[in-house]
Amino acid sequence: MKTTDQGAASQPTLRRLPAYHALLKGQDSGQETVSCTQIAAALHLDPTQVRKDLAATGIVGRPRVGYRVPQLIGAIEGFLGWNNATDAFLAGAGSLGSALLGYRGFTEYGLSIVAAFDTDPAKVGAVVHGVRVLPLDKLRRLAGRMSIRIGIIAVPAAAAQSVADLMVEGGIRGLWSFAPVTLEVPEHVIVEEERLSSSLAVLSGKLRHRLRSEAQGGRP
Amino acid sequence: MKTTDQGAASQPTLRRLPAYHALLKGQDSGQETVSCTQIAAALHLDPTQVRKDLAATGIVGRPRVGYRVPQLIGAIEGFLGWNNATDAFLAGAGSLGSALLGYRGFTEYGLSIVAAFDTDPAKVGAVVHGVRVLPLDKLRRLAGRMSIRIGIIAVPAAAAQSVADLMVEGGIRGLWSFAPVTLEVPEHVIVEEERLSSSLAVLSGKLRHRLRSEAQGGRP
DNA sequence: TAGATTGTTAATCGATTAACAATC
DNA sequence: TAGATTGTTAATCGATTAACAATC
Repeated sequence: MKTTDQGAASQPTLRRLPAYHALLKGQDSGQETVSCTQIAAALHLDPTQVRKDLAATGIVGRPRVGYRVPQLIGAIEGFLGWNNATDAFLAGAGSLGSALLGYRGFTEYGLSIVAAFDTDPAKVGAVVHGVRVLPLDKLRRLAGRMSIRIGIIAVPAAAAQSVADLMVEGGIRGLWSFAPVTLEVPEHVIVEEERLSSSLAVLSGKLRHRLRSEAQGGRP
Repeated sequence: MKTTDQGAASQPTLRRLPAYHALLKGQDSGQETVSCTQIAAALHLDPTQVRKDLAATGIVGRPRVGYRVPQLIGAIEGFLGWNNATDAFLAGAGSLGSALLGYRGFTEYGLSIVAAFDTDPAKVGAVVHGVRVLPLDKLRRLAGRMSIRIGIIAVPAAAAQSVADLMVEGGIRGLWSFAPVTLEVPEHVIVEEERLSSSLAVLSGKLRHRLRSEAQGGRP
């Protein structure tokens, strides 16, 4: 079978594709074509790596010319599923949850948060950035009825596992968690953990190492 | 030289250390010691990998027993620099910036946001979660005067590069950016980009692959 | 045509995982 | 002692990078 294999792109590739997309959308310099060399230079990457990543989307370029920009944007969006929105539920309408609701960019990434949930009676009933906040105990049934596939967890660490359970029971298959805990889910559910402390550890770890070696006056 | 090499831990190791820390802090089950096998099981990792990660912090365990929990927590905190707080500036007091200011957890990670900056006159002067919002044009001089090392960027994509420039001019050496753009900085500055679209791409990419292969009734 | 660029195969690199001796 | 666990060296795996023929 020789159809475009929408198979499994590696995780690093999936992480880089949005960066290519943002670059191409960002620079409306009227340029009609773009080469891997150009993309690589702008993003500080290896040209061969860019070429392989783009190949994963199924796009075909032309030697000597490169890729047609609009076609490339379309290929990335198609591959990532950003052209038809997926409905998602959000649990937790605190400051982080509200920030996520306020982030207009998600629709651009094919994600549409259609409802938010919270246990706090003071929050339930409110409309945050156009999305209604419902009581958490409605989540399970509503998810099932609306065939929701993606759930976003923005509740405190202590509540995260029970919220994840509710989502799984409601038939949700992908969890995007901002709570700093490791969630236990059945095998058929996919979890992506956004651990801010990890990013911070990378930054401060690198920074310390850098400052330390500078203090020693060398590049050991 | 045989002192504990606080050298360079790999990026994957730096990312996992906070997860170990959260696990150990979370389960005050009164357990005095813990083994790599236990940690690995709780976090779905390989025991050998955990052992190597922990070794990077300089801690020494005891065969047959494991590691003493309080000592291990201390070793991770020491290695990550979480025991003495680093002051940081935040640029952008919008919904995301406010959410970051509201996140009490940062102090636990050795990060103290001491001031926020914004261009919006309606925001300047306000106090958000105990932190004062100052005009952006004060950032550069204040950063220099206060010897700030870490800057957090939570402004719209279009403003991110110029904010990064200001921070670098003020002597900031590490940037933690939530803006979906690739920042250009001098070689001596370290950047950690938090790209939500990348995490979402990983989640939806895996989910699509999973649902697709289920639909075909197999595990191809 | 000459030369830049794609597509692809091979080599390298680094992280993960396996194997095993040392130790309590 | 027996056996679980650490610490470390070796093997494997996957991603990155290099090399190069094909092509416009």
